[in-house]
Amino acid sequence: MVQERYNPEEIEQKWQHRWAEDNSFACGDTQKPKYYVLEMFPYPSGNIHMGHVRNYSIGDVIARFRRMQGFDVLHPMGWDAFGLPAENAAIKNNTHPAKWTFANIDTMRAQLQRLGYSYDWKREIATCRPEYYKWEQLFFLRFLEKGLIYRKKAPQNWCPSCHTVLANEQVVEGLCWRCDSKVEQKDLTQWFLRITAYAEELLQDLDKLEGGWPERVLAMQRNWIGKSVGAHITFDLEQPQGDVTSLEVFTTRPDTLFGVTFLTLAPEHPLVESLIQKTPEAEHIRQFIQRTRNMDRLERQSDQLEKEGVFTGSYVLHPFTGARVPLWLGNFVLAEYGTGAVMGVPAHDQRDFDFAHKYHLPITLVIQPENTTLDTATMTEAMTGNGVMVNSDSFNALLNEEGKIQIVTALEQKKKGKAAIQYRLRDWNISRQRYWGAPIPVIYCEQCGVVPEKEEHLPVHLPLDVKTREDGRSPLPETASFATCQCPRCGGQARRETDTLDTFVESSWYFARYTDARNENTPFSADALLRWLPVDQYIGGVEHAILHLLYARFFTKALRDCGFFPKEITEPFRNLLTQGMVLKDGRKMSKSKGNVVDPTLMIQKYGADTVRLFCLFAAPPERDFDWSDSGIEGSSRFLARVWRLFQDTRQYLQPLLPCTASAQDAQSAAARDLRRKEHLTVKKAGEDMGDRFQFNTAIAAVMELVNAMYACRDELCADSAGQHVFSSAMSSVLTMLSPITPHLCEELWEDLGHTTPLNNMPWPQWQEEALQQDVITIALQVNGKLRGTMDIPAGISKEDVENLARKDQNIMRHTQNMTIRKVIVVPGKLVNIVAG
RNA sequence: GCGAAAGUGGCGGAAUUGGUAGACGCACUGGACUUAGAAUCCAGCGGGUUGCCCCGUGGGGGUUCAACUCCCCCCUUUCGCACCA
Repeated sequence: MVQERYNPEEIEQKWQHRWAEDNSFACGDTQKPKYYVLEMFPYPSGNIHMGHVRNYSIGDVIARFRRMQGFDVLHPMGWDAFGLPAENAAIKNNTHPAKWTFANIDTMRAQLQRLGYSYDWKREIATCRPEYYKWEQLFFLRFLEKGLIYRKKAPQNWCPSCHTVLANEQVVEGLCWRCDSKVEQKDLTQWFLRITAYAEELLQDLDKLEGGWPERVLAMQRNWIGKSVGAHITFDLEQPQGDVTSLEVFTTRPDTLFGVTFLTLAPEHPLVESLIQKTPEAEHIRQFIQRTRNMDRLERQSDQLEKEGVFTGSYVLHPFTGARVPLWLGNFVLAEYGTGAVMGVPAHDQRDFDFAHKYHLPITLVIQPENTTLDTATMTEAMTGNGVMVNSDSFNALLNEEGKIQIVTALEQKKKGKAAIQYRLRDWNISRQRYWGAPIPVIYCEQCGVVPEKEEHLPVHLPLDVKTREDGRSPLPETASFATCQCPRCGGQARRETDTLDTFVESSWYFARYTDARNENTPFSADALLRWLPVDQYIGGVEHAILHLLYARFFTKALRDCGFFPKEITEPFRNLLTQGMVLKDGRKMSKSKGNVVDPTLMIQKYGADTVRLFCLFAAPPERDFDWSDSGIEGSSRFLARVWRLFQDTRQYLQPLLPCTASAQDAQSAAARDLRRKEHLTVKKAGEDMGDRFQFNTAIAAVMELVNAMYACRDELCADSAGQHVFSSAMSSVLTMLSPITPHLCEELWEDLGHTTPLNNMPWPQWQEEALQQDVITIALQVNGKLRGTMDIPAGISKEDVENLARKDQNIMRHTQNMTIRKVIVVPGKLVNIVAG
């Protein structure tokens, strides 16, 4: 018998070719229950990195494991192919974004195939293809019709380096999420998706995801949506200024209404100019506004910011008391939240407290805490807690929570206010002033105005015969063949929208396209959606906790309401696994730090199976892990050890199915132990892989089994009964490892003489009977401290166990001169003797 | 400040319902095999003491026969949000 060395390269090529030829990972057996496992698709940046390998290895184990469990598994892959890096790289390398992108896709597809992932490549998509974005343009038109898309001029986040606007979600601490440039504010007319229309449903439905999604992702989304319950309250101006007769504020504390001693407007509030133009102080106020607007965004948003304001010269009237309330501007009031105006209640809001002290405004206490009595003269900070209402006319003596309700009711009767809910969430700006994106299917006609493109004209092709500009600006406005067009309504000459869609639009619905990826007539059939959605298991990095995952949830609801999705589909992803990062030397891998580990080199050196194994073994999937060069050596060593064990015992091995050696085969103690270990491992590995996604402990369990096989191989291989037990254990090892290291396992499985590939085999069934043992070891404790162990026959009575324990030497020694007060017997586990 | 997660050997990490803390792997040490190395195999490997024990899961209290696990208080780290009225 020839003992070949483990040669991963050769084996892996062989099986990868076979899988491709046989189209091994297609789904479609509708007799079986469905399972849709999806990993976040990559941006084709050039090469896959370790983060991808980890992400896709996790997904692949789940996919392969579910197949073995009898599910019809959909496991697709594609490319999030529009976006800025392609444009920037094209400019840098003097090529075209399309060329660059498709070349990268080819490279990365080959790299993924080299890792042996079980994708159904027949469903591959690339979002930059017209066959894909055509449907996105159709969604755009239907959303527009439904009022879910609108155009408005507003101050926008502008990245000067990327020459484009950014969504709020794409601004991180005042910087562009892509290039870290400081984001500026610019007034621009842009297209918006009305995500705020779904704020409440997006918030409510997070409860449905409880258990399936990590708590922190749910918390982040709740935080981002930012619901506040309160009231809008109207304050009439003492002296109307032209058309302006009143101002509206939003507050979460209507119970403090009687504590209002001033009102504060954002400097950007649209009514400010008409309010101040007749004041002698107008010029001074304008200077304040200008100063505030010019302030750095980061600085402005910081809570370190010194609160500054200026009196407008106007007064409003308190809705209940009619008292004159001075109207101020304040640099801490945000124009874009609520109504851009807030009521100043210095006694019960810290910001107002600071502001009142600085400008010597009066402070009125309207809520007293339960056990102490506060005095505004001695207060050092605002009282923001609950208490009993005072100084509030007919509302005195109410608990403030009750006061909230009653004051809002009274306001509603007087038509001076109403209950209101505010969200922090803003509508999603989807216009981008860049070239490499999906064209927005809208036309501007001088006669007809804004005209949607006709559906039968879709797709609006992104022209590929353009030259990208050095300065990064989009060439589209100057591309006459694209920008100039006929108005679909009047036929006259018109201009096409030259902004493109934010790339997050493509990733908001790709999971649905996979269900019916080659459909040329509709974006997807209802049957395919009903069969596959929602995604049963979604896997990706936590960096998408807000952006992508919120947008995709929104799209699911919007597509449902526009009739593209069946009514019953309301959430895209039932379960979410957020995998941790792969670090090197405790830090994120990056080219600039020079600490990048290239997966291709690792595959060359150790083979795909080893790389997959190590990524799964190093840590549980949610946790970050530090890449270790000696760690991967260990994984490589383990596979070589399996290989060697197989070759060393090959002549005794029979092509048995896992867990098929009988109790009769396992006569000797060693055989019985191995058989038991085999079944125990099948049980544990199945639970760890399928229920808990703890691949590291599943692998550890199989390692234990392999170690046990090493220890008993000579003894067991000596007779045919033993060989049975050993062969069955070997089959179990290969079957259990096959989702993780499929190439090695398929190779040895085939060599054993099996004709059905492991890929089509079911997960083994362990048997209770095999787990039984005649003699068990239990712990002996005195007062909870371990004082020895004892072997006892399984299944003997508690009394017998206790009696045996009392006679144990160790126990006798530790209890001499003591009175035994109590004996705790935990069957199969331990005996604890309480003595003193 | 608000929210989420985490803290266990030299390191990555186990311990699933409260029941023998440290599985599995890495690193390290000793031995075998080798001219030597590599590879492999065997053994050891929390700390203190060596033949008994004592201490030990961020710290302090508590519940329990028994606590990494449950309860209370505190500390540290990471992440997200943050003048949102």
